[in-house]
Amino acid sequence: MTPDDVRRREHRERREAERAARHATRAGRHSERDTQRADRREVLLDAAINGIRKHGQSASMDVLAAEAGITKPILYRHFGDRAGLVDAIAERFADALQADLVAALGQKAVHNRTLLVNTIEAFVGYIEKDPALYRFLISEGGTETSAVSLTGILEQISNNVALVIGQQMRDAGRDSGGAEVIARGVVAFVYAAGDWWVDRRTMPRDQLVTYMADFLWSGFDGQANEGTNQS
Amino acid sequence: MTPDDVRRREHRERREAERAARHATRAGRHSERDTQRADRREVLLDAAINGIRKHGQSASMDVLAAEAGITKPILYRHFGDRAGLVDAIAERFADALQADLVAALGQKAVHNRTLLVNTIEAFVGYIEKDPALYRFLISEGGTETSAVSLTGILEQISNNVALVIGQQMRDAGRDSGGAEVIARGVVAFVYAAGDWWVDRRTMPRDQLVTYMADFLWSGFDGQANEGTNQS
DNA sequence: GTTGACTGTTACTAGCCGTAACGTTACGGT
DNA sequence: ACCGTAACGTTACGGCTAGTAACAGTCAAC
Repeated sequence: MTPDDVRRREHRERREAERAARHATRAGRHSERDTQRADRREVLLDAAINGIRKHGQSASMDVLAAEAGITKPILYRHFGDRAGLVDAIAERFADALQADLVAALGQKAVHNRTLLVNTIEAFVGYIEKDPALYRFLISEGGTETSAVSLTGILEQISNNVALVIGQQMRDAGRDSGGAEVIARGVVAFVYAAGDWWVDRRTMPRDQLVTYMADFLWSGFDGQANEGTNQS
Repeated sequence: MTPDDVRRREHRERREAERAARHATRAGRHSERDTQRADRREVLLDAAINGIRKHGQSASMDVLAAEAGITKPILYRHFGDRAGLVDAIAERFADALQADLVAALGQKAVHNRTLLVNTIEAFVGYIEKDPALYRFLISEGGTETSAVSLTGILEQISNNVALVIGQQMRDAGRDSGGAEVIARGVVAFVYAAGDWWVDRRTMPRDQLVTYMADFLWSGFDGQANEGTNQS
């Protein structure tokens, strides 16, 4: 967001680009070194994630490095930046989440409403599976605008939802100009409700999902089941 | 959230309590000193708010103090803490917002749907009026659990919304157990959509509000206007 | 075997929150 | 009129965090 953040990001990206270029000269098949490095990166990533689970969302880079049995500068060499580390974690999170999402959305034959339920279910499932990590990505995602940050993921999901909603609006012969805004709202709805729920667990997950789907499908009007008022 | 934050908060509150006690001994009417101090506090608050508007949500305490033409320690004497300053700002914000909200909700005779529109309108209006301040309160509110922090305000609003929704659900003979979750979701919906809109302004505010109210009132099902599918 | 890149270290800078220690001004009770 | 005290205000510092030298060992690649 701020010019400062942009400068940092560019710095990190330039460094990573330099490393890539260095290897590109010896292009073709990747040497043993590359795979070693990649492996190491994964190990450090695992350790960092564990560190966050253990020490909470405000875990310092020192702590995260110590969790891997190493010191800060190595972490920086691998991820360039705290934001870089966040990106890497977010990427992993996103890959898994999106795999689940396309699985949920892959069933073509089912009813639209079931589709909605499955999508919500997948998302909430991911919040539930690793709340600490999820919160970390949320809290750290504020400054980031990268495509792989959690905010970026939510952005992508929002765009997809916007497409669906827009289509549905057009099919119904209505103005679809609000689709984007609505999509953001819906995603935020699910995210916030899930966030709240995961801290209290006042009901089983299935029921949470049902409540949300019921509401999103029917709205206030449907809840009041007297569907004939207009402004 | 973290034990550390709690300790800090308690420390600040103790200090403020001490000051209050000191004055309580000489109780009764407040001396000139008190009003002077209160006035000064307001001035510093104004300056801090201006500083945030000018330097963005990550403005440092130094900057905020400089904005008032003073140095950090005075700011700390008045607000104890960064969180204390945030609280003070949030309190002001909340007072004004709640004034607008009760004004919007005060009209008893109107239709429920109009009530919804007015509430959303009031909220979005507040985001629009001072986006920088709004973002500051959001970004800073994460650690705070105070009753006057923005998250606290949203919490209160959510509780009120939950009451309304719960009533509406019971009136319709439905299970009202989801009211709380739904309320959080609805508030997040409005907040997120407003947040997104204020950065792009792709439509006039009235239209944004209409879109949101339409959706929240009718839901997906209403948008598709074929109201007879169930899970 | 030499080179170069990677692993790893310690020790530093810079910026932030928050505080201690100190001087100055002016209200308020006597 | 006068002292105590509580405010205003300063500079200088401690502690923590992100991020960065600068340096030493190790091991694949030619």
